[in-house]
Amino acid sequence: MQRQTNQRAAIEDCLHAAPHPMSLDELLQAARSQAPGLGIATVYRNLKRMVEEGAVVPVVLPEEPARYELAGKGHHHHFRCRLCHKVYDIPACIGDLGHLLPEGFRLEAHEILLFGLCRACA
Amino acid sequence: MQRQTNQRAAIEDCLHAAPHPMSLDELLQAARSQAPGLGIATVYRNLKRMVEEGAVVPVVLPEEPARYELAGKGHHHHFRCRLCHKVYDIPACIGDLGHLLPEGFRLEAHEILLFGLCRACA
DNA sequence: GTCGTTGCAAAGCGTTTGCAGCCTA
DNA sequence: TAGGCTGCAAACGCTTTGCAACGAC
Repeated sequence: MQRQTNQRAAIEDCLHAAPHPMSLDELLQAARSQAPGLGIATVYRNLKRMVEEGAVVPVVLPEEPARYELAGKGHHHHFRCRLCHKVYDIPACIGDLGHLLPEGFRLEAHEILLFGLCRACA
Repeated sequence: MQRQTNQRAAIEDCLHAAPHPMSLDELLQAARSQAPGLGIATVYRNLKRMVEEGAVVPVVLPEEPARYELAGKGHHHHFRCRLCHKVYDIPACIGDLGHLLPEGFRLEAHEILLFGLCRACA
C-alpha cells in the first residue's frame, strides 16, 4: 500500500507548478524548498513510480538530460531553444502521420521535436 | 593531421552497410569482424569525431541507447517497433511545421519519431 | 507496531580519458 | 622517425540499490 509523504507531495507540487518539463536537478532544487534535505535518490524513486503509474511522462531530447512533466496535459509536442536550451510545450499537432509509414506498418504514437530560437532569443 | 586506420575504416564500412541506425554495441560487434580486437573506446572516439565532422548523425530515442547513421541520407525520420525495438528510416516528411509555433519563435529544425508495429510484428 | 519510505553511501553502468606502445605517412 | 591512433584500465557522471532509521497509517 502506498503512503503519502511530504517528499512525494513536494515533487508532485513542483510538477504541477512547472510551466515546462523539469529536469531532475530543477525538480530537486525546487522540491527542497518544500521538503528540506530531500535526497536525489528519493526524487529518482518517486519519478520512476509516477512514470510507471502513468501520472508523469518523461521528455527526452537529444544532448539533454531527461525531463519530466505531468501526463494528462493533452496531446502536445516540444520545442527547444538552441540558445537558452529552455524546453517549451507546443499544444498544436498535425493530423494523420500514418501515411508516412511503409505498407504493413502500424502507427501507435508519435513525438515531434522542434528546434530553433524562442521569442526571447530570436 | 588525420590518419587512415584499419579500425576507422571498419567502422565506416559498417555504417555504410547498415540498413538502419546502429547502436554502439551493434557497431562494435560488426566492426570486429573486419578489425579483430577493436576496443570500445576506439568506437566511441571515432564516432565522436565523425559526428563533429558532420559525417555521422546521432539518433536518440527515448528508453533506447543512442544509435548512429551516416549523414547525407537526405531528410528523413525514424520509426521504432514496440515489439522488436528495431529502428527504421522513414524517408517521408511533412511540410511546414512553423505554424505550430507561438508568435515570435523561429523554427530551424525538427525531428519526428514514430512508434508502433513494424510489418513483421503487426 | 508494521512496513512503506527516506537519506546516505556504495554499487552499477555507459561513456570518457590517461598512457604506453603501435603503426601510418 | 614523428606523432596520431589504439587498447587497456582507471576515472567520471548519472542512475540505481542496500540498509538502517524514520514516520504514515
